[in-house]
Amino acid sequence: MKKKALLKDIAKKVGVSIATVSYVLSKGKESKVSVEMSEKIKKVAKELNYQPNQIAKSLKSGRTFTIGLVVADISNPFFAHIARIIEDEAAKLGYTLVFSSSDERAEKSWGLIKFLINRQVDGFIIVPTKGSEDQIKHLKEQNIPFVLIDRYFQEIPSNYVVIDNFGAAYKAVERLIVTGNKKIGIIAYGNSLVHMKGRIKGAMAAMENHNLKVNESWLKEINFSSIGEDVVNGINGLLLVEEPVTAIFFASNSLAIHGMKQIDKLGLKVPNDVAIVSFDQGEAFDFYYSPITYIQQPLTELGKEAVKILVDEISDPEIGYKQMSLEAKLIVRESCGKASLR
Amino acid sequence: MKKKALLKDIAKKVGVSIATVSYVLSKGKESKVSVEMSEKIKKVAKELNYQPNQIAKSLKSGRTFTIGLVVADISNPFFAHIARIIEDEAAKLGYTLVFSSSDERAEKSWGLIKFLINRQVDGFIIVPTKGSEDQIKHLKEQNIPFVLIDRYFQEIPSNYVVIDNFGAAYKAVERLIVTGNKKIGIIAYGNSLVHMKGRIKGAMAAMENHNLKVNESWLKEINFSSIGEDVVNGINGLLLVEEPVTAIFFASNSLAIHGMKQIDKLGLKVPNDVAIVSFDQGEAFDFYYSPITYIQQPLTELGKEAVKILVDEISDPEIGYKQMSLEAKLIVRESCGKASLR
DNA sequence: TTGAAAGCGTTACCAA
DNA sequence: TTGGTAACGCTTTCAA
Repeated sequence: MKKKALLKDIAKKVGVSIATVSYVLSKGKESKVSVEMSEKIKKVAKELNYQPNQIAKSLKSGRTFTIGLVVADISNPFFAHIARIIEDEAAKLGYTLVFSSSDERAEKSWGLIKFLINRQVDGFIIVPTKGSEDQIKHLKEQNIPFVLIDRYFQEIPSNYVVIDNFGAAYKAVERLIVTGNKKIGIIAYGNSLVHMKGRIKGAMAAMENHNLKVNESWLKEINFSSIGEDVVNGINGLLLVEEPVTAIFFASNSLAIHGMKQIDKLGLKVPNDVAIVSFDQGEAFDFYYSPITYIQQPLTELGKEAVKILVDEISDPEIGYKQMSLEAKLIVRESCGKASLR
Repeated sequence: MKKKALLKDIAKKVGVSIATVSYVLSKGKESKVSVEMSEKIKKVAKELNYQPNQIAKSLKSGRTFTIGLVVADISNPFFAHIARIIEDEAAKLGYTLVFSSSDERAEKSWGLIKFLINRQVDGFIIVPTKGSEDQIKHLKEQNIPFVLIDRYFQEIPSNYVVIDNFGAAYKAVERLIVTGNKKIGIIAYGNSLVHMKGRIKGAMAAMENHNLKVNESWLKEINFSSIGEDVVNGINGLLLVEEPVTAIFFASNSLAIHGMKQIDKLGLKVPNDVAIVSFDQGEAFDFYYSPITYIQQPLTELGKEAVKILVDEISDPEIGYKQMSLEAKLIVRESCGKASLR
């Protein structure tokens, strides 16, 4: 095994001091080292296949060029997609990503964040879970740069990049109304996070503004940890009752997937028995016999902006918070039924 | 902003040396520091919210407790799923994951690996791309522990965890034969990686052993970078010809997704016009009007074993290579047609 | 039982 | 233009 080459080794071989080698290799043209010396050093560095030890650099500089990414679950296509965009964007700026999945659990998220702080990440991009307010406050107190994505806490000023969930849900449900539905169920996660609240409020606002009855029992709130059961019960509660709904708005991809399976199981047909609109993309949406109408989030923009804001703050801690709310698009397909012209 | 607490700060506050504090905090019970002293130090450490600087520890110890994960594309559900399993497993053992996507490009993979080596990762878990043999050899020369997953290089002894691709593909195609298909097309990536070769060979072996004609032109090799076009052409070349095939074996999830879209576009029906079997799971497979029969890879086992082998080698560099080939399961559903009893 | 000091691989200040 | 050396925060050997 060839031992790893150090500055010391190069210095010895060339016959100069470590400092000189460091100058040449880290400053490039800027250094005041003579050209011949520079060339010689670079040549030897290449010969020995010198690779600087980033850990040592980091200890010295206090910067690791590492970003901690905390998402709910990297295996969820929505987050995997975002992760990929963030990865590419971060790489362009010389940053590496360390990632972890919080499973929407505050304790787990807290453990991960502490862990990554010890690892001296330069900043975080976080999909905050319910109940993680203290963690976010802690980051602020410690002056560790971070950007929240997908959700944020209204009462905690911070950087964030989210989408206009209210507006998107409004559009989605309005579509269901235009196609003639008067009784519309909502299946959403039952947590108190703004993004979900926004979607629920947007959906309800659409109904109210179109003078539809808003029945409390048509809102089914699902627990992330028991999604399977809960959605089945929710769907049954909406469709297998005295006065069933004629359409359902799913507030997320995974909710829709579970919901569609149950609708299939009940032998109901989309969109005639029940119309559907969902949030987020999904491979399955394209292949469903009645392609699903959905809200398409601008993930690329979201990821890019998040990285940009984070890196800007890392470079200039005094820069001040930035908030962005991006518009989402409604992709209309068959599952919501046809608009009736009356 | 509270400044970060260091060992020095604790030492000063308690009135002892840095060394003593280090003993107490890192050795726990093992240290020979008196109980009262220990208590006092721990108390102050908590007060000051001391968090050890892992970078400094790493520089000293030469270990970062970080694993570099290089996959083809983290946004691909197959890899995202594996990443999640590896993340959990690594976390249990105290390791963090740094990940990057190679896009199946050797140059990119090389850049990532060098980058991560500089970052002093303790080891790698890699999905090697075509043409990355030199990179793997380099890791061996540098004695950097690594485990290849999904694929490996036959001519380079190393750790790896893969599945029995030959056997899995054999089973898959045999199924198509049992359901009465005599002309079977193969859509696979056209690279020289063992996993793809294994799948193609397995598929062909099944045909040969059942005395079916194996037509060269029924094997369509797809370029990863032009998958969209290539699959369309491939499907057309199999189905819109003089003597069309009656069934298609897709060697990966993404190939199947593209293929299904084209089959739909041609107005053909699965499984009557064309039967389908694919590799890998996919949400879309469940929702296709004719649920797709597929090969289910044991991802959990694969991820867990990979981490285990890697961490074992990190702990004991002399341990020797380990190779694992796991069995995959064929999940039979409608897309392959019904077995005809003749 | 406690502490001084060397050292991990770099960088950068200050001198030469 | 070049080099000695302190410093980054921690661990660990050796001595007290």
